[in-house]
Amino acid sequence: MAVDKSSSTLVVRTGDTKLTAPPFRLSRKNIAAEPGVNHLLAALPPEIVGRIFPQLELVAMPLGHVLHESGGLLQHVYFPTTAIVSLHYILEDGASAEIAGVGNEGLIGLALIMGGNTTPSIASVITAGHGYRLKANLMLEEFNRGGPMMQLMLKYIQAMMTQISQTAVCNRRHSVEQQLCRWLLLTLDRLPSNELTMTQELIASMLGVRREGITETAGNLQREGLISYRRGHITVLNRKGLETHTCECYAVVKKEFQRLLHSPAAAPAPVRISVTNSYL
Amino acid sequence: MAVDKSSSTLVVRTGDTKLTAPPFRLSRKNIAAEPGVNHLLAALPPEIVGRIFPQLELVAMPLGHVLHESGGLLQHVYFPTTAIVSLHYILEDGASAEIAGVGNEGLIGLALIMGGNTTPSIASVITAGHGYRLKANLMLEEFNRGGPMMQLMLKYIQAMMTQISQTAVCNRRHSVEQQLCRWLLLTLDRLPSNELTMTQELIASMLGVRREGITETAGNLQREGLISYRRGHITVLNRKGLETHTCECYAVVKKEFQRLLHSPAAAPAPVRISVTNSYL
DNA sequence: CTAGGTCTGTTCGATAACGAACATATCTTC
DNA sequence: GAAGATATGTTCGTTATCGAACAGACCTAG
Repeated sequence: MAVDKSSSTLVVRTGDTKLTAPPFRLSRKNIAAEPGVNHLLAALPPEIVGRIFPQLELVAMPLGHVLHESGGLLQHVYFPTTAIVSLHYILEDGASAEIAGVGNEGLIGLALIMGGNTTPSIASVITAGHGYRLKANLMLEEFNRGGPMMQLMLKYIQAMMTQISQTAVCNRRHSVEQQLCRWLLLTLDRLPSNELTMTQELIASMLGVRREGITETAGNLQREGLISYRRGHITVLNRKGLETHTCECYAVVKKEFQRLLHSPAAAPAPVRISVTNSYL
Repeated sequence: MAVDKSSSTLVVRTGDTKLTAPPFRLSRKNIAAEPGVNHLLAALPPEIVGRIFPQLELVAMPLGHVLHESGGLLQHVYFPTTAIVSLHYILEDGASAEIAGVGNEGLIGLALIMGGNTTPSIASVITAGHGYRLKANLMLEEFNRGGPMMQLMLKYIQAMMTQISQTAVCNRRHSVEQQLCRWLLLTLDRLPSNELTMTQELIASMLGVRREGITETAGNLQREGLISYRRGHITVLNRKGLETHTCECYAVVKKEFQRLLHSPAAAPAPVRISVTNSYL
């Protein structure tokens, strides 16, 4: 994998005022610095927002940055706003296989909450961007209050279990093309535009297949007019088309996230960010 | 899959006294009725044992019995003692793929705790036996106390996430032989003897591969003297040998369960069952 | 604007697993 | 203990994916 892993996390701490009373006119420019772009943060009730938001740290999440090593202890949890992170496992032979992805719909660091503090898998940034992080002890403290934060986290954990389960199912039964389409759609849903900044090499590495397989499949999809790409960039031209090429796994995951985290019961009295969020 | 799904759950309610003060001399005959054979129940402190054990219902878990349908609401959680349950997903084309297995080390019904109340996957019995069940509301009540039950469940959830993750990884990268060995070992660890009662057909269905593939692989393993089998029964003759034939996935799962659920910190002041439990 | 590095395109034979078809063996039930 | 049902054995052609090797295209740093 040709991802740069040497870069370190750039900390960009923003003023507390801005964080607790975020501006509601969002331009593309400051989406990254808007906590509410992260769906979990957006779903928290005012009470928790008051306690937690002042403690959030805006951090740059550069491509390849490793948030969590296999077996490493978690110091923070991360709420991506514009970055996308992959949870994957590195095999003894050096190959890798993705377990799940995390973008602005979720958070990295569940093992902290669950008490294990670490996992055998790795979390690394596959689309550069930003996110907020929260110190481990603060997150744990809030979780252990047993209120809405706990309820929200438990539902998110279940949603993640479904995503991982479907990864397992998809890996077992579906073709590279179906899996690529699923992956593109899931990733697209985490981005504000229809363009992924991503090499075929990286995608192959995430899916745990050969790069040639991705080149060939992506070529087919391009020929069919569903996507277009150039070195390191993939633009989705026909979303519906991709959906017909993928397997049921995409919809299963999507529906469960919707059901668990976006139904009225899931987030009582949330801080609603009044931005048309096309990438929900 | 040729598993009988018509049989219904046989409820065998035992006296409260026996449950709260279990006999410590275990013969093979009454293992099934001993709550402490389930590791999670065994790890609960006396305080919770007092509240929960009188509410436990001993139930027969016949082969093929479905504990939870895709999308069905959970009425109980199940703690297997001698039964083994498979969590799997049925695809649109009717094929199936296992997500994880649950035996006396765990429980079925996490979606209840996490608040989703259901999952897209199915839970069905693949090795007949017994287990204890607890009404949904009682489990939830105990969990929401926020004490040791919650801590234990959170750790078990993390352990399950690791198991599911490794299923995904294994499905992606490893051969049928490696996967079969992993599966046999994981299943063996849930049983008191070295014999699995299980057809190749069922194993194939769980692994999501062809039955012929299992026949061929099992034949090889038998020729090498690692296992011996007859119609519907597989005996493991050389456990170490199987371990050398499997992939790293088995050890990863095993170690995480050990770390999360059997380290001293994981279960403070547990009710220890003084039985040499060769199968953990 | 050139050079080196990194991506992408393409080919080829190898191989693991598939799907279908059918033979044989083993259990169970009456 | 015979019949029917179910499990296992075996074969064969098919296919998706792999692994290796290399050519060409594209970016970006100097």
